[in-house]
Amino acid sequence: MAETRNEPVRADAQRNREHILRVAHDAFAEDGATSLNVIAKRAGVGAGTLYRHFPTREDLILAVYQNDVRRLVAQVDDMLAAHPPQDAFRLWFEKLAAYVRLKHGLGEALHTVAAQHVVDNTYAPVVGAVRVLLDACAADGSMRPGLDAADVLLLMGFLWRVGSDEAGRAQ
Amino acid sequence: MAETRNEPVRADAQRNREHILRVAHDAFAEDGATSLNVIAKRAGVGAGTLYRHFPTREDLILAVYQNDVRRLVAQVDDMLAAHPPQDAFRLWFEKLAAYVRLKHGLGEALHTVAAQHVVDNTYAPVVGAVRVLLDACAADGSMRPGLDAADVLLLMGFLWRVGSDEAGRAQ
DNA sequence: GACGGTAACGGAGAGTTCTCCGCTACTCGG
DNA sequence: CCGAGTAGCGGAGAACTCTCCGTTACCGTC
Repeated sequence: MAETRNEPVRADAQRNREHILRVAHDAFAEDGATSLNVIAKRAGVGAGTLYRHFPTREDLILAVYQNDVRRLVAQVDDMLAAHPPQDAFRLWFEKLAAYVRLKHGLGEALHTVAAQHVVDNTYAPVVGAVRVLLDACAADGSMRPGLDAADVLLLMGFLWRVGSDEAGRAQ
Repeated sequence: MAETRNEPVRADAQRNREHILRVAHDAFAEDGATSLNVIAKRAGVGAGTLYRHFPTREDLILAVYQNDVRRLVAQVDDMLAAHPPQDAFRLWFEKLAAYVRLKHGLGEALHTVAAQHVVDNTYAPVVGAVRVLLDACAADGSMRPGLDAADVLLLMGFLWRVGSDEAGRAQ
């Protein structure tokens, strides 16, 4: 499988890229229609720099999204290290839920072909993360084994749509 | 089946819409990146009018495309009325080929989710048109029956990509 | 045919996108 | 450490998008 991550060669470029991503994340959380010039200014870089890293608005939005998902997935291990499996599971899902809620703010832009592609690329890692959590719970006896990670995600998606009152009970 | 065409109530609105569509067709054929202001000006309407009819650039492009396909399909009957079936077949495919060549100029924009939807809606009529032509040829004995319209389109698509030298022979 | 209500128009202008190119500063070889 | 070469930066400004609202002219009614 080809490596999709091609880090910029120069350190400053790398730094800028990440900083823009962070700023854009916050800006979009506040207002999904924040202008790119404003984001560049807030990030303390010129418009040109922003556009070099992210040629279109959508590129930026998708990069933010991708980055967020990666961070989220990476947190699974930390969670498992710091808490008993079942707590880790609940805590992680709270984070995921919080993110999905936020994403709705900036998510109107996730309806293009390119976005679909990124979402597809992004789904597998999330399923993997859920599987790790489920396995840990199963090994620990706090949850019965044999649950499918994809099914759990599907179910969570459904519950979020229904409303959060009943989520606790189902758990 | 629901009627998708909802004509504007007022005559001037209707006229403007169609005129914009015609102008846009030409403008995009020349340069797929023509600005909407320029198109509005060329069409002799204000920018507001253009945006009322086609809220986004993509809406306009897709409307132009849809309109072209409709015109193309509508020509099948004329062709069959004016020429023997096999000539009609060839002539129509030349028109289709010419259009596909042109479309390549403005077609970079046909890669979004909405576009996919329109293209899907658009494909069936074209297949229908091909079927009418094939049936006419078969009835007339100039071509053996039993060819599937969708297959023919697929084949034509393939031939265009390969190059036009060999197209005649295959026919 | 002319009148009132309203759908639709026009186009100025505020705000945004995105490019271009002179300048800065990172990296690497010596 | 230093200096040459180049990747990457900044931001002014040209071009574009899109909205807003006063004006126009269509349509139905009498």
